[in-house]
Amino acid sequence: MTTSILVPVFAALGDETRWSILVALGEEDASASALAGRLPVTRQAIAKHLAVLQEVGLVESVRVGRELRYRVLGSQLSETAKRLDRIGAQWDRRLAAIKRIAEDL
Amino acid sequence: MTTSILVPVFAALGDETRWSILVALGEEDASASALAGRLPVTRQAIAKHLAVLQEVGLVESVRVGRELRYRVLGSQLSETAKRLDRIGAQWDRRLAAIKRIAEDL
DNA sequence: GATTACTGCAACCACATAGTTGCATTAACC
DNA sequence: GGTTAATGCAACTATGTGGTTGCAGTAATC
Repeated sequence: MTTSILVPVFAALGDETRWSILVALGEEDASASALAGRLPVTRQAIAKHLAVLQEVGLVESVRVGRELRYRVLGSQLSETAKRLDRIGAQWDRRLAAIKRIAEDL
Repeated sequence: MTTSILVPVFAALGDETRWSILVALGEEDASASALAGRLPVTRQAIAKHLAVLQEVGLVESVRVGRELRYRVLGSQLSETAKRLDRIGAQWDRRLAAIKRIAEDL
């Protein structure tokens, strides 16, 4: 169970502003400056958030002319979801087993 | 897309110690004191973490005699995983659409 | 009923981080 | 080539939070 790699991803997802950024990027790719126009925080704050998101593989960047355009990576989210589901199912199996034993008494 | 409810769950999952607690509880139900015996943090720290986890529905507690025993809830994890996967798939669909358009040119 | 073992609460500390402002830099575009 | 509009970097602030210690409360157990 390789949870250690997952934790930073969750930490990245555990912030409202970062979700706003992800949702905005989910609609269309954008630069930090462009995002700053839509969100109630400065460009620099957004740049920091994008660095965090890129670090854990939730976004990637591409240079387009003089701007750095960011793109959201749904695959990383789906991958994380799969692992989560597996762990959750495992825990539920144990619970079910306990209930079964209790009923057998 | 109701992400607002998800964010606190991810924030809760974005901490190594809390994962240690969840993993320990995944093996068997335990009280804060019992967990303190296994993990390198004090009981009080663990109690705070359990409060956070309970707040977002990742664990529940049951009184057993004079101890408060905690149990991990895999269902909440699976539910979160489902939502994550849906969002990730949506983002990937958009990306795929863009690629399709690019190839059509 | 006294002891024991657990939980609950409060104050406090240190560090991380979300946010800001300000300035330097770099690359398009006219 | 100068202007403009983007990014990059640094310093600083404030707040949140993970962690601690210490003590009070409470409920089993002998």
